[in-house]
Amino acid sequence: MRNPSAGGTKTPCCSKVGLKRGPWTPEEDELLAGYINREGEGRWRTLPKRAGLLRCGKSCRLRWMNYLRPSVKRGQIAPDEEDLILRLHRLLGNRWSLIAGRIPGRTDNEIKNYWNTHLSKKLISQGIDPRTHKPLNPETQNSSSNPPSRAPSSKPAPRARSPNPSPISSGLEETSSGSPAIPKENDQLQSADNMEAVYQNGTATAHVGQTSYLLGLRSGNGLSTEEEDLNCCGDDVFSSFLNSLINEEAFPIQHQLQQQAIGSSPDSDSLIPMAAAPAFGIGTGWESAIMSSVINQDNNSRRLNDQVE
DNA sequence: AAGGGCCTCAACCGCTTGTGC
DNA sequence: GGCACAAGCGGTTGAGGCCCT
Repeated sequence: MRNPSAGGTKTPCCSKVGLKRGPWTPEEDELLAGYINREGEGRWRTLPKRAGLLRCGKSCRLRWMNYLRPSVKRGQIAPDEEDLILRLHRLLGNRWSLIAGRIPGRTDNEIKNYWNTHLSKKLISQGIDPRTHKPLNPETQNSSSNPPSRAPSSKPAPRARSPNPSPISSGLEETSSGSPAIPKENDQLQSADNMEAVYQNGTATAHVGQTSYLLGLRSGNGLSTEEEDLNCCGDDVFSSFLNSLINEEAFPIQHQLQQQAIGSSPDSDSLIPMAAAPAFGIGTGWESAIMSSVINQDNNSRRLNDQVE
């Protein structure tokens, strides 16, 4: 763990002197869990004092969220969870909290760690760039598939922070700052000759050839009412949409060859016809619209959850 | 057995976002 | 609109354990 004395030039998250840092003791865990079980989460800044802990609120929140919360699932990541992480990461990039939100019992920190220590290496060994999910080109593949013993593979290279520091996948339109392009009002996202997504009046519509698909996306400012939320972009619709995206046929990099070999057939349940999936060229502006949908849905769900609580 | 290198993951930091005044 | 505060997020660090020689 971090050395409590290793402050360097950085200022600690809580400037108060005398607060404990470093690993949590079982006694501290008990105090924190007991307090939250009695009083509930929230008001983290004042929680340590009320709970009798010599920790900063941030530290308490992190400990609860990542370790003590009853819903946190401990133990090995199952193969199906790993597969889901891979798919979601391809879709969302380093949006760890969004990814964690779709994997019950797993925390963003856990998924982030698992990605950095296991999955990124695994992809590299398979010749796939973990940042873009694209095949590594031969030159880099030679050097990356046998990464030097440690640092570059286990730890991502430091880089400047940006509001949306996602490495997002193959060919996704990015802003000049490196952020994925989130669709704006009246944006038209053209990804292939017969594919187009139009973002208008807070709603995204996909046109695949002659067919249109209402995606029910809404602008980042969200919804006026819960009803509107549920009607326009209900969880069922969203889940079905997201599931169709997570569906393996929508991932040409990992599955296109396989699909070409066995022949893909249209899937009427999917919002994206399977035959059209490769034409999407996942990683176009299309994916931005998808991501925007995921983010909005996540925010909306959280808001609804808050209201319920 | 000893020591060095590597790996894992809990915890921290700084920044962004949301909210209330 | 501007400010302050709280909460959330992603990147990074480093202690401790494991593995290899």
